[in-house]
Amino acid sequence: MAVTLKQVAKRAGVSASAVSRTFTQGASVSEKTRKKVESAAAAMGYSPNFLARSLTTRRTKMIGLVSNNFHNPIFLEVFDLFTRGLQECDLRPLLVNLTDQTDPEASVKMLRQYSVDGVIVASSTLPPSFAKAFRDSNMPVVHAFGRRSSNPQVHVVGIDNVECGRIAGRELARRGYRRVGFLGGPAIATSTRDRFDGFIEELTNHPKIEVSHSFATAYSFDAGRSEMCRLLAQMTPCEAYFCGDDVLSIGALSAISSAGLSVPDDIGLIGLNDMEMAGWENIALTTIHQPIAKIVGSAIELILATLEQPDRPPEARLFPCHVVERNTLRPTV
Amino acid sequence: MAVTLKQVAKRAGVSASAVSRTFTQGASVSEKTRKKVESAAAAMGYSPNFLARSLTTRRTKMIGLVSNNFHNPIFLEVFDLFTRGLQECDLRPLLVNLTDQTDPEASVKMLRQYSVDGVIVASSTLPPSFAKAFRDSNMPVVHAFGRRSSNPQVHVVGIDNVECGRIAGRELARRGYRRVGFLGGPAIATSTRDRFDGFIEELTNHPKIEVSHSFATAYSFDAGRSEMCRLLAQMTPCEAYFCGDDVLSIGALSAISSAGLSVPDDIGLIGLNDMEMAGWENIALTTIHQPIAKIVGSAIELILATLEQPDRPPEARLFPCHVVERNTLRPTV
DNA sequence: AGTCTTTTTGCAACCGGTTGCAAAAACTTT
DNA sequence: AAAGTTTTTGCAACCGGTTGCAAAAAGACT
Repeated sequence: MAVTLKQVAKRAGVSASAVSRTFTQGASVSEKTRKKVESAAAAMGYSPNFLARSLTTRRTKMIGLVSNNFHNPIFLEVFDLFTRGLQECDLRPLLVNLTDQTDPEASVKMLRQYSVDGVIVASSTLPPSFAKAFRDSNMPVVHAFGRRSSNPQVHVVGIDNVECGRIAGRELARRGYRRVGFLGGPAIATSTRDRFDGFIEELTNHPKIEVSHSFATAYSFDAGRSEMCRLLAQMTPCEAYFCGDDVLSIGALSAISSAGLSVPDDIGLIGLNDMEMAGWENIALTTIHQPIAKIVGSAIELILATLEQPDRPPEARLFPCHVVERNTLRPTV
Repeated sequence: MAVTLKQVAKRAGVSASAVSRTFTQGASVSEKTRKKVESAAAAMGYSPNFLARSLTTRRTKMIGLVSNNFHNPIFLEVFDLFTRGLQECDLRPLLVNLTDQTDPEASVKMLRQYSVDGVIVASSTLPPSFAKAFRDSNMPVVHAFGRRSSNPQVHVVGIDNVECGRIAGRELARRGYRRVGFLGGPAIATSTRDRFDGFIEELTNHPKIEVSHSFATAYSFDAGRSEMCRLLAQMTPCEAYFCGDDVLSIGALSAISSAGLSVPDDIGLIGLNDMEMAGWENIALTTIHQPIAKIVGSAIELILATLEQPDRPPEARLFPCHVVERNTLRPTV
């Protein structure tokens, strides 16, 4: 159906190699034959078949983009940044949605069968072992929003979740809250655990502060809302909560206002991410900013570098985060 | 690097064809050789290279998923549904983010070079001509969330935007509003125009009602917010607005409450989409429900059918929408 | 014009598979 | 056991390209 190299060669009156070389960067073709080939190709609407080419070049310029976060609005931004960034580098994302039903092993096999040049795992909930499975299959891999491990096996780009926990703890302490809570995402998620650990650690420096914790079932509005409803129904809710993610905070916010309470007068909230919505005037969430664009940019940079140099030793790049003050924590005392 | 068919053949002591046939549905291999091949393959960790295979079968099982809506949260849900749905049909989405910078023609060429089996255009703002460019390159294509055309050239799945405009107009009239406005998305978007047309058409049946209109620069929170700010600064804002999309409504909501006005007491709002967020308690937007899952499911069904039967005549599938009442319109008088 | 370099070119093998075809092997039947 | 039928198998060509290599062409220099 499509025009092939041979047809162009015939029409241009040259060999197949000549045509191939015309479309290959830095190959040796005289100006004269290049012209002949180009006009023939243009006339016939020819462009080389990337997949056939990949067979010999061993480069498909496809990158597997694997994620299981299709319910957190921040990931729309993440996908936007990844797809744009990859396109700019002349790479194409083959998107894999890792649901609970899909077998992680199958996705490794699948991406190998499609000969992707590399894999980006974009997830804050998957364990480091998942990314490693790609590495074991000899594919360059970067785990974006992943956890830094003590002996790193794969590239990790993200934030220091433990430090974020500390920042949150410090912020609540600074504002004089005496009874604080951690409202985390799924308890199995690595990011949840780390944020929790940092939060607790920081607050051991403030023995007067009473700390409690609980976990939502997912990183989603509904999960945050229902968990906060549960907490409010208890005897003594905390004075302030650190929510493991903005989307949980917003759910919690909704629960609080439904209960007739007000933020920050009755209850304080601090989130994590600084998603677009956190800045909306009717939400105005005080939160810890996570530099999404930097993380994505750095992940792409790293995958690119690893394509060039496959044996590059695994690297962890963690970006600093900071508090963005809006209206959900009471002023410093 | 990876194990090839030939290596397996050698180890199993059979011809290459035997190996190939073992991995091909419905090919003729005896139970005995199949066993031999399978154990050799398992031992070596072999699985066939899809791209090499595609060269002869002319099927890559890749589908181009093209969109330019990476800022409307509803599209996260759309991508979730598309990726899951395609995966279930053993298809893989090659994601293309069509930004203002990228040349639409280039994306057609690119997807052709990657020999995708078909293309799904998921966009409410792209013109029908865009989808047609794929058709002209002989690829099966479905335009999801697209506009039905008088002489259809490609499959279209979505909603009847004109009818949605009418529904909105009818709803506002029914509630006794006398001065109503249309706050649309980008004026060039086909969906905006259609919703506008239906709205106006319906309200000509109610000559007493005064109608005005304006357009936001994008389908985004910020655009909705700033447009509503502008409207509120005018002499006489309307009593109620039909916003061309929920995300605009939520932006407008924020502008209204910042101005110290209340919804629905001072100003009424009705949106379109019924995105997850519209149901959040602190938003509770009255809106027109768009059946996303049905649209996506139907789009996949249609692309699948067209893969089987490439000359299938173009079809338009439009799903009915209905009002979901929450708290942003005053009660019926 | 003749020789030496450098550039350009086509041949042929290869990338990793699939598939039509005819021969070989395995069953049936008489 | 021979003949007929069906199933299984390997050969070889092909899918649409790339690339090492040696020969041909072009250019540089006496």
